[in-house]
Amino acid sequence: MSGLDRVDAKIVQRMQKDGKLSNTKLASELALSETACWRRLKRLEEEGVITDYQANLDRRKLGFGVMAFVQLTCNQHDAETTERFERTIEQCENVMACHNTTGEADFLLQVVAIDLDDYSRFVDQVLRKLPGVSAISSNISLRELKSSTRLPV
Amino acid sequence: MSGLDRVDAKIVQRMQKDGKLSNTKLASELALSETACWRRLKRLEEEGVITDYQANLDRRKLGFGVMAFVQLTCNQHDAETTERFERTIEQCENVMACHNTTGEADFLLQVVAIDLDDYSRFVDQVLRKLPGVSAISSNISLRELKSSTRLPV
DNA sequence: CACTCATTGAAAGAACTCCCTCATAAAAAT
DNA sequence: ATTTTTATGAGGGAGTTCTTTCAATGAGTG
Repeated sequence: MSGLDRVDAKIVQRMQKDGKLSNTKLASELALSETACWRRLKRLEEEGVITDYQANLDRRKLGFGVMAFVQLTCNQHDAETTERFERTIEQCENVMACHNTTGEADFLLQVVAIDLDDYSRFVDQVLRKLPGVSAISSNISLRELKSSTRLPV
Repeated sequence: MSGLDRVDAKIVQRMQKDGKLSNTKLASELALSETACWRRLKRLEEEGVITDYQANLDRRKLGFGVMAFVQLTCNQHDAETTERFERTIEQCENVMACHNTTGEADFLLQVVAIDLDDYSRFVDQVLRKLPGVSAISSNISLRELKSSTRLPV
């Protein structure tokens, strides 16, 4: 960990678990003075170690019954095609994440949809129309054994 | 969306973007009274629509240079093997997410590691030793085109 | 030792937030 | 139309939090 000591690690660890934790409580948990804790926290935010705070939502309670991982293979790799591809992905709200990966396929997308109909429509109308895509392979999540966005600090 | 009106949607949308937003500010942004806003927020939390709050961290700044998606195929599906499998996954901090999926493989894991050495060690010492695993296919992220944990409310 | 540099701790006022109470208004139901 | 239910607004007190200032401690260096 680049330049982070034990105390910093505990701070980010703690804030990852409870983003609403006040500096006051955080300080007392770490047996640190309010001031020292506050400055560390601010530094971690300024340095970008802590990027932001967010509320986590229950996707099912919001009506997103489907979560899928899609592997895309491309056959065109020129600049323009790539750029159009990336722009579409960026704008598409259903796409939560998109990674350029090693392996058979070129991209792996994490996608949410209301239901299978909605998902199917998304694949047909968005993914199949993406420029340069030659293969699409869907892996729909049947069950989330584990799902967190917390790094093992 | 099950029982959420337009205002609720805006609340979760807003809190997803900024988990530290105070009720006071949220209310004034939505042109709502503090009281009404507060009660809605509490309700959303109680109903579990908002599950929790967290600080998001920059994985690279914490030294996690590798993020990979691993597909596992299993050949044993009896209760005991499954349970041991799930327990291991649950405890393993490197594994950020694990989904039982449709498609060729049975599981898709999202894994972080310090570097490729660390990742390789993880695959050999943890994944290969998992009970009933017959195939492992790694897809390492070369680039994150998009990475969010925000639902398109 | 004297010096710097970095980090910490205590204190305190201003600012802000939470959360409750009471009253009002709109909507739904009987 | 009357009652019941549900959501809203205004106000305000109690409590908490932020953020600054000033002093102290300790580590490392010449």
